[in-house]
Amino acid sequence: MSTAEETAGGEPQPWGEVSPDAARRLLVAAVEAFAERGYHATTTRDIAGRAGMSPAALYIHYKTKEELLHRISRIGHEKALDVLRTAADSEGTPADRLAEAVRSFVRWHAGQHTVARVVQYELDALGPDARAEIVALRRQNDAEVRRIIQDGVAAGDFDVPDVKGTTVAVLSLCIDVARWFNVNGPRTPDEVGALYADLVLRMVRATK
Amino acid sequence: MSTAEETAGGEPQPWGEVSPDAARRLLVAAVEAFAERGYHATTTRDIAGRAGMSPAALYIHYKTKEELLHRISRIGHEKALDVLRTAADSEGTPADRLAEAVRSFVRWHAGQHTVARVVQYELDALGPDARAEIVALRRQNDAEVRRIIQDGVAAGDFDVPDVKGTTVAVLSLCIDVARWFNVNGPRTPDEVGALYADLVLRMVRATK
DNA sequence: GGGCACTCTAAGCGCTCGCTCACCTTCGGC
DNA sequence: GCCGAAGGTGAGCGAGCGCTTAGAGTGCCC
Repeated sequence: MSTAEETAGGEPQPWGEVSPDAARRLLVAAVEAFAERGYHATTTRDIAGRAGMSPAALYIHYKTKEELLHRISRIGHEKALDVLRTAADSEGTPADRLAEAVRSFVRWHAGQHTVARVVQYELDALGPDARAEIVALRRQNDAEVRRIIQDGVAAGDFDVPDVKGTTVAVLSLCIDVARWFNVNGPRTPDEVGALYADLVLRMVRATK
Repeated sequence: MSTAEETAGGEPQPWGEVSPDAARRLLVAAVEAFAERGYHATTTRDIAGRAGMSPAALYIHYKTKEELLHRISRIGHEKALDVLRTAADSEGTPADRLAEAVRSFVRWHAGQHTVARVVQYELDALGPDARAEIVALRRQNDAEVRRIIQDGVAAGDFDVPDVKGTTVAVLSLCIDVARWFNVNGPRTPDEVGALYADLVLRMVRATK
């Protein structure tokens, strides 16, 4: 975590680590465009245009259009993993930790739904090597959630017949928020996070 | 429902209503290609090639590439809606009906995950009119699930503080199956359906 | 058995894509 | 005040895209 790159509210702009400034503007523009139209429907001219630059400028900072997607995917996944790990490693009962994990993970997928959309749904546009790297990060997400659920089962706090399947379902529920969440909709990221945390505690039948 | 277009197992090929034969082959080819690579990354040459025809043949049966997507989306959504309605209208307690709805809806999204993928994730590639039509179908899905949950609450069988939010979550959980389900994975569509039905009954705290 | 509707192909048009290249500007170091 | 590095631009290349067109093969009706 770096300095003051997150605000309390919804839309941080967590690209503080990307420099120089022009490279960051291009990255932010690419996130917007990819989220709106999808990777393949986005042109390099569109990205450069949104960043206020000529089409050729993109290639000073990135080798290819795919490299942009790769960078976005890695940074995005690392942020999400960070959020999840913080919750998983926190103090409290397994139920507290699971609720906090779901709450913050969902909040991220709702508040940062543009990034999340790109990260979760444009994976197939990456080449084999880049995809393998991202898939590995994704498995770490899975491991964090499974760890919490296993802790709960071991402590006798949860009633979960199928830990692996339930882990997949919990993550699935959270990730799909990026697909349907709408900024102009009736719910804030915080509200969705609270609702989903409750639902997940029901799924594992948390008793304390 | 028409005659014998579904088998008991996993992969029906529910395109019996599409004719002539060449048009159906093109549609099936398009579903495969869109599911694998996405709409924008799929070329009309690829679709025609998979159907064993020349690139130009496509335009005898469909006006544009987008019309293919539109047709696939509508038929796919109608099938899914049909599955859901059958369960929602069945006999039994709200818990029975909800479990059956989730079980069959999930089974469809897993077994037909190529169609489901196209239907759920390529919506944005449609023009405004076609998209509006599909969105309307989607809202009917929502209404079916909400109806069951409301019935359960009214009967005192479910404990659900937020019916709208829970409805979204249940559908979200089911739909996301299309994203992660893998035919070569360890679970069959039936198994995932059973697991998810149980998880959803927990989410609504069904008491009978 | 001639005419016609239907289905399909080979060739290719016009366009836009990702990306490159030659050149221009700005700026810190000496 | 000159110089090289770094960051930018305008023009455009080669390729592949969605889609069209002219014409050939095939079967059905009269």
